[in-house]
This record gives sequence, structure tokens and C-alpha cells, in this order.
Amino acid sequence: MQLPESSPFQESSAATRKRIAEAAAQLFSEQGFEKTSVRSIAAAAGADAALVIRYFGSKEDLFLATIQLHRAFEQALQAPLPDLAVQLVGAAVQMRGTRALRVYGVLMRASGNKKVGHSLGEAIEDGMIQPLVKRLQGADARVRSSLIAAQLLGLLDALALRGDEALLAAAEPTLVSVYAPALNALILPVP
Amino acid sequence: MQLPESSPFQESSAATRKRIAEAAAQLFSEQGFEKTSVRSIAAAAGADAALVIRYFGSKEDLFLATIQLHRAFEQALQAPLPDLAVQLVGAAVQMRGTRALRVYGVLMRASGNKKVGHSLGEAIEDGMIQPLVKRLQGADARVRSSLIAAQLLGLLDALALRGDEALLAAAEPTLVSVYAPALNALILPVP
DNA sequence: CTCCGACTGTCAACGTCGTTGACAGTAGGA
DNA sequence: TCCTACTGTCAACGACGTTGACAGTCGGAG
Repeated sequence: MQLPESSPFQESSAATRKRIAEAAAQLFSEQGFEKTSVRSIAAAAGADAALVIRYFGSKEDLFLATIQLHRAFEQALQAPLPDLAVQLVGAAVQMRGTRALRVYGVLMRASGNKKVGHSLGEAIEDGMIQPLVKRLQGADARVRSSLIAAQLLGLLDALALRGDEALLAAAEPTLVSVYAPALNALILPVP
Repeated sequence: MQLPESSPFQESSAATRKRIAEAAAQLFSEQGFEKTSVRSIAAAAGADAALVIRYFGSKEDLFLATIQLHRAFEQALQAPLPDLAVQLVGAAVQMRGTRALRVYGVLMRASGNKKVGHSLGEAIEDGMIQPLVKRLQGADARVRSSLIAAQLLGLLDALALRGDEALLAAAEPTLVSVYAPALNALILPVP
């Protein structure tokens, strides 16, 4: 509803920005980038679509400013090497049903946009692959780190994008005990 | 896909359909679903945008009718169990630089569309997970099969969507010898 | 105090998108 | 010959992201 405010006091820019950002975060994480319109964000925030663009530059920039990849693996990455696989798989599995998992799916699907894809790639490189490279011993540390990331992101894809029923239904200890050895094949140095 | 019945048909109809389908396959695989407009497909095919819709129902149906996931793993899935991991990883790595890999990325990003996501999920379930389930021995065969698929699709994501430089640059034997043991941790029965 | 410039918000419009319906041309069967 | 079915064209619709002009409102300078 766009009835004019009964009290014509001017609102602070920061408050409106915040309302827009919150509405955008909500709608983007629910519906994804393409299916969320600037006009619907503006309506949810009680603002005008033109104002949304003026404040954030473009829909793409608004997406990047509001959708943030939760650092789900930050803590797990600090576990001792022998526990690392279990911690990483556990962190991934525990994302089932959370908003962070939906956000990952949304980001992955929006990665066709150049800026979004670059931003996502950077987050994975800096937040996941590089920390792994620093800790792995033995040959091919960089390739092994990239492949460990592929294993974890493949699991997140199965959960978030494809909705693999077997993986969504399985008990957490089962998934961890089955998948962790596969990560350990890359984490533990090859004799 | 399905030609009109051998009833009276104007000669150029099938040819026009074919030209549209070819232009669509080309543009979709190059630019993805969202960035390819029906009007650009029509222009590339020398046809009218309205005709494209009349022949294929909608842009989404045209996408599904023309973009097909190449059965890249069909042959590898028939390898003997001890060779399975090597064959599967080899098949994935050999997709580097091919159109089939681009198509996978395009499909993955378009999986926000309900029909596309469902179609992709079905292809992975029927073409990859179920064949694996039938061959795996030991406990949790279904979960292990889903996780093997996650490993392979995670690798394809890294190559097609994120463009992981380490994985794109690595020699094929390196990737195979490093990643195959990780798949074997799920393929070979647990004692 | 008034006046001014900066800021906040609104509105209409542009060009593009997917899609629809009406319409013209044409070929084959009656 | 007319009739019908099909192929292709055209203009238009509503929705989209984005832009520019414009109005209301405030803080501070004179």
C-alpha cells in the first residue's frame, strides 16, 4: 500500500536502506535472484523501486550487498588434521534445513552473473581452498584442496539444489561416517 | 523431438522447427537460459519470436527440448568395480573444454526453474545414482551412491561453474590418481 | 527570520522481455 | 471452385530493470 505517511517527516536514509536490505535478503534467499523483482523488494520494504536502484546501484549489486555466504566451515577448518574430515562433513550436514544452505543454492544458481560468480569463487578460494592448502602435507596440496572443496560443495549441491532425498533423509552420523573417509583420502598425506 | 503426423504438412515447417532448435541449442549452451532471449533465437533462426513460442510452447520447454545432458558417464559406469573410480573420474576430467561441460553448467544454473530442476534431478538419479546402487555391495548403498554422485558433480561444478584454475590446469593423470581413491572410499565395500 | 543547496522519496517513461491473439498467405482435398 | 488447415507476421500486453525529471523536507549560512 502506498498511502502517504500521515506525518510528513522525512525518514533517515539509513533506516530505509536497512529496510530495503532486509527485504532483499529475505526475498532473494527465498526465491533466488532471477525470480525476485526489484519492485517486489521495494513493495516489501514500503519503498519505491527507483529508490532501491538509487541506493544500491543495480539489482545485481543489491544481491551482492545483501546475500552473504555464511562462513559455515570457518570453525571446522581449524580442527586437527585427523578430525578435519569429520568436522567438515558434519558442518555441511548440519546445514540441512537452514537458511545458509538455501543461500548457497541461490548463489550457485546466480553464478551466471559475472560479478556473482566471481564473488562466489573468491569466497570459496579464500574461505576454503586456501586454508586447506596451508594445512595439507605431501604432494599436490593445491589440487587436493580444490578436490576437497569439490567434495563438500558437491554435497551442498545435492542437498540445496537437487534435493537428493537419500541424503536429506539420512541420519547425520551415517553421512559423517560414510563421507569422512572419502575426504580423508585427500586430506591425509599419501604414503 | 516429435514431428507432426505424416498428415498433410507444409514443407517448410519441419525445417523451420529444426533451424529454431539448432539456434536455441547453440545460444542456450553459450549464454545460459536467462541471458538467451527468445527474440535472439528467432533472429538466429531467421524466424519470428511468436513462431518460436507457438512451436515449442514456452521458452522453458524449448530449453528442455534442445539442451540435453550428454550421457558422459554411461560407459564409465559399466567398468568393473576395481576400475570404476578411475573410469568415472577420467570421464569427468575429459569433459574439460567440451560443450558437454558447458551444458552441465547451464543446466545447473537453470535448475531454479521447476521443470529444469526436476529434469536434471531425474537424469542424475536415473543415469548415475541408480546404476551405482545396483552395483555397490555392503551397507548404505543408496547413501554411498548419492555421495559418489556428489563427488563427481562437485568436480563438474568446480570445472564448469567456478572455473577452478588448479583443476583446469592439472594434468589428467594427476587428477585421476588423486581423486579416484576418494571415490573408492565409497565404492569399495567397507569391511 | 529567510533562503539555499542537499537529501529523500515519487512518478512517468524507456527499452526489453516472454507470451498472446488477430490476421494474411498458401497449399491440398472436396 | 471453395474450404480448411497450416505457416508465418504483426502489434500489443503486462512485467521487468533502470533512468531522469520533479516534489517535499531538512540543516545550516546569510
